Amino acid sequence: MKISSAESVIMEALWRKTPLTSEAIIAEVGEPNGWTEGTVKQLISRLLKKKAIAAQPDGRRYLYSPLLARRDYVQAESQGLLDRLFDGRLAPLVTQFSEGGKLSDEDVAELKALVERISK
Amino acid sequence: MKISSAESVIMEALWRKTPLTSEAIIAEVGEPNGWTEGTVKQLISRLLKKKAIAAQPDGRRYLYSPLLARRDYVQAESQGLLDRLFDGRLAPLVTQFSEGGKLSDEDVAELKALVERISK
DNA sequence: CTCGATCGATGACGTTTGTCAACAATGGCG
DNA sequence: CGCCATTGTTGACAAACGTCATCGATCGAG
Repeated sequence: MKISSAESVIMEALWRKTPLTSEAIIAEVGEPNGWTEGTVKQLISRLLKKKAIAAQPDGRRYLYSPLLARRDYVQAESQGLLDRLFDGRLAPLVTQFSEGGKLSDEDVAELKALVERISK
Repeated sequence: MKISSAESVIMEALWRKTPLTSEAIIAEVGEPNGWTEGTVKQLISRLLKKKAIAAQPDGRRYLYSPLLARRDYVQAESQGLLDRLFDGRLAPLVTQFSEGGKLSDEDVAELKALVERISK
């Protein structure tokens, strides 16, 4: 099942720290996003329905944990973008940022080191 | 205005070849996506409303052209993904693909050459 | 035991998206 | 000149999304 943009904010909170109660999630993402308690609860419910997170009983409340690994999510999202926009190739994406002047010197240095290491 | 996933297929067709009549667009994207003529027409209308494309009269029909440059679209989408998932940094994205075993030798070679050139 | 606070479940509602079909205008063919 | 085909405009409708409030169960305090 597909995870929506608002839902992914909840996922990110759970990936940062797991498990969390709904109260903690609300505290974590409510304020920054201007969401009421009801909104966050609804997002949690939808994530449960989508089997993206699990709820384990803890007294009278639940502790929520991700069922979907962040790595897998990120991998799928990235691959999707690459396929849709760059014909599945990574180099053109890097070129895009480079030409857009979006690469800091540090970015370039990091990339350089990274590529060196990979190609060893 | 945001361009939806289905709409972007129309955009891609127009970026490939511009301008196109609706008939040509339908021929281009209808079949591969299993869309009827009505569906494609609706997508064209919405893109017009979103000012993502323009229509110039040509006899009794229109010729459609993108108003949004592919480069800008791709840049925005890529930046968005990077910000959302990689804290705005490019190197971690490359790492992600590398660790996922998603990089072919050719990819690595390309990247290497690219980084060399950029860092000169 | 009773009452109030808390928590999850659910209903609600407007907007966007995906998908089509129906209709109206219009131009060309016979 | 009248009819048909083509093209754009609109209406439709279900599903997903963003957002929020209400309701019912339940647990703990008094």
